[in-house]
Amino acid sequence: MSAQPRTARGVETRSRILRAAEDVFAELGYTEASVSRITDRAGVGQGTFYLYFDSKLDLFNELVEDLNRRVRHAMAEGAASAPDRISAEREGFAAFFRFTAEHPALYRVVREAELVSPEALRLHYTRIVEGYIEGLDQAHGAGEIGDIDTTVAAWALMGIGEMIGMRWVLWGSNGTGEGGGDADPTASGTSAVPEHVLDEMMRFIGGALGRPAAEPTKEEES
Amino acid sequence: MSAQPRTARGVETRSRILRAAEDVFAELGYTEASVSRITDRAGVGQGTFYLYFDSKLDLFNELVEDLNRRVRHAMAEGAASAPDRISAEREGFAAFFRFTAEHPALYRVVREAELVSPEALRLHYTRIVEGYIEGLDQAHGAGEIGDIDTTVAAWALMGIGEMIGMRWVLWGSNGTGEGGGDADPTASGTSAVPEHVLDEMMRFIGGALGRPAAEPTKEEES
Amino acid sequence: MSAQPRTARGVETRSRILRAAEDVFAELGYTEASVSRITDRAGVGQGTFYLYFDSKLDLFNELVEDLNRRVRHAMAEGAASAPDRISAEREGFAAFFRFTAEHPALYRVVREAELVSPEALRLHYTRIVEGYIEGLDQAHGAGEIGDIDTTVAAWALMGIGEMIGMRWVLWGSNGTGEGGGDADPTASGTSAVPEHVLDEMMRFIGGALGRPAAEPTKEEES
Amino acid sequence: MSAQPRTARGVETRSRILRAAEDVFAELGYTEASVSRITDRAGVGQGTFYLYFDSKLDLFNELVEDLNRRVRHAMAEGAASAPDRISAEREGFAAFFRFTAEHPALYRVVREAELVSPEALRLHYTRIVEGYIEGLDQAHGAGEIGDIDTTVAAWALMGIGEMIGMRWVLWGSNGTGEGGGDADPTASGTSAVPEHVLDEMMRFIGGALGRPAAEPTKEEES
DNA sequence: AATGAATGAGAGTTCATTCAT
DNA sequence: GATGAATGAACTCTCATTCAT
Repeated sequence: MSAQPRTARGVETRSRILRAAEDVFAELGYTEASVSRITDRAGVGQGTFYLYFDSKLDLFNELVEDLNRRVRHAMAEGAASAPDRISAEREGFAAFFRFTAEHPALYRVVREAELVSPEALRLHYTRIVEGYIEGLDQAHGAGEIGDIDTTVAAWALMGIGEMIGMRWVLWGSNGTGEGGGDADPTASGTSAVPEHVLDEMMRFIGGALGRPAAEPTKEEES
Repeated sequence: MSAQPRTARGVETRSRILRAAEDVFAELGYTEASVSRITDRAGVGQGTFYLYFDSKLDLFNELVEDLNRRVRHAMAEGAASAPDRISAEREGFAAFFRFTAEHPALYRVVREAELVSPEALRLHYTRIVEGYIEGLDQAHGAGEIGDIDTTVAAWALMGIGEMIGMRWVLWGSNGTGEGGGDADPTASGTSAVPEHVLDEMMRFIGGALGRPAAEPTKEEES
Repeated sequence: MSAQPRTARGVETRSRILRAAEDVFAELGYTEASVSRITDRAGVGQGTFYLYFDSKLDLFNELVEDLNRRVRHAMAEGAASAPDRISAEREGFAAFFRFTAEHPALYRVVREAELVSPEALRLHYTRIVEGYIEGLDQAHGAGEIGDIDTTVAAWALMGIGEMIGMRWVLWGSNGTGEGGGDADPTASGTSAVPEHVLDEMMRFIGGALGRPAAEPTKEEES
Repeated sequence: MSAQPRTARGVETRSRILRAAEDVFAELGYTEASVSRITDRAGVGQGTFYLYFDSKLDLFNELVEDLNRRVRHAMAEGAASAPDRISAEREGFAAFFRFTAEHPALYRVVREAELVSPEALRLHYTRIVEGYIEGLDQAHGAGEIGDIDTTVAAWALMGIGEMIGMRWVLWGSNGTGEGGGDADPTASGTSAVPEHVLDEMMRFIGGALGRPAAEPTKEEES
């Protein structure tokens, strides 16, 4: 029933709907976000929606896929220029937090996906984790990190990022969820979480991943 | 409008509704779970619901509170007899995973809370994290762990538990969400995640928390 | 989802909806008859409809069944006091035409059933035909009619009744479908079709069913 | 708004739409058959439809007219070579049943016409009946049939044909509507209803129409 | 001639909640 | 204490039709 647009006008209309949907889903979540609210925001008729999407769920899945692609792109870009794995991890997280701050939809939409489209949720997390695993395997091969199970570690990293992101990005620095007048959290080059939180988080992760040769918390200490 | 029951019969009716609600919310999520489905499952009339709860949301909040109380109780009990912090952490997580396996509602309900009742969600996580912080602070005071920011670490632990729980408890060992014929995951004394995952996860956490002197749980000791 | 009413008030409401539905279906047909129009006419809220019927189709099927029961009852009653099969046939048809005149829904609803609920349609015709067959078999056994295939004859009678009814009852005496100011067609004891049409129709049928003793078409002929 | 095509290409397009419409109406009925489904099946754009038809109803009326023309042509052709009225009747019915078997649209579309376009329905039946009347009048003049009211008889014949056709052609030999693996019902020269049903039906009609002297079609003749 | 884009009205259906009994 | 009846707003989705290209 739905179809790809075949004219430039159609392409424009379809993307207007997608952009409106991202906003509305982020604000209201899947259930509360009605098709009519989306089309209102997009400035198109209600019937137009069904020209390009089979259903509200169809649009939702597409949106999750899209966000996933974009957040992974942002993370990869952030990590690209890092000299070693630990820096790469740090820059990847910083990029993730910035993306979250700019696109709160990521959180809202993905978390609700659990109920709406479990498969979409699984794909989202799995794809990100696969990126972590790859990076960790390389780092391990290069002797940058300890002898760990990279799969378990990758899921742990995923969880850390999600929870720290919820606590300090979504809820704001004071943890009340009421925003907090932070300095612009989206400024590129900085992180959307307070610097010291990122520092501590990376210290936590650094310890977790282990150091290959001389482990400073151990023998060298004292 | 709602009221506490005044008779034994009322107490029974109210708790029948609560138990039914846990099942129905876990199965369908907040939005899809209709009041009539809950009262049907509870075996009471639709009007009876409003004798004990102001609204569907009221019931939801109460349910989240209740689950939070129970999961913290289970974790505390699991950790109670541990000789040191790292063991306590391990037993706490194991208890958390068992609780999750037995009450999938914890995941479903809590994750949806983000959209339905953000305050309930914040309270839920914050309370668990406070328990972590307390434990970490004590451990730090006792010289069991390194010199870390216990708040950041606590949120990281929260995230690790949530994500590992989703991946290995909810989705099953194969990560497909289709169950996998695992041995009874609720058997007390064991964990609901594969033993080696729990091992690796604790190694990860052990490294993260840092060890001031030597690591007492492994072979290098003595 | 739908349920039988459990109180007197519910019984009354449900039957109000049924009566309204018969009117509205007769006027507009299945497709044009919206649930909201039915509930408006019944003077109940739209949601009330779904307390007693699963769907519009559910109601439709129930209505066809009900009409079928009533028309067969009317026909049987009409034919009951007839001295022989041919008179019984005549009185049965007369009753059928009166019923049609009083309940145009019979026609409208049943003819649309072909598309909406084919099974309902089949049941409707089959049940009426079964009554014909039974009567014809008895008449044959009693030597009142000729040696015919009663099944084929019964379906033929069904068709004759339906078509004559459409032409002279529904469309009126002038066949324009615009009514015709006929004398009250529902007066009991009379037929809803002009007397001479009924006469001719019965002469047609009488010839068709054959005469038992001196049957001119076969052996006894010259 | 609609117009007759002015080019060969237009003629082809218009007839593509008509053929598609016959299929779709036959399958789904008037209401369920959407214009877009018809244009999809025809392989033309949605807007093209309105180049040749004013509205969906306009197309429907045209289709009924067309089917009516074709079925009457088929019946007249079937009856053309018959030596007497009764044979003509038989061959006409046989042709009617074959047409019905080949074009189920006749039934579906015409029966729904009652609600969609009553005038179209009336015209359809009336035209066929006029053919019957003409034939019966001639036969009566020729002394082939008894002294009957040919108008009433014609409507009765119409009803018989319709009902026998529904029962044995549309529903199949077993009357379940599920088809029944009959031998090809469209083979010309045979009837689409079982031979014995046609025989019995004609015996019924033969008796109904009355024979002035002796029955010329059977073995006692000559 | 042909068509894809666009639309708003309206469809059937669900549901949290109120109320009389 | 308990409950069935009732409701109207809101939902997702369909469709005949118009129009610019």
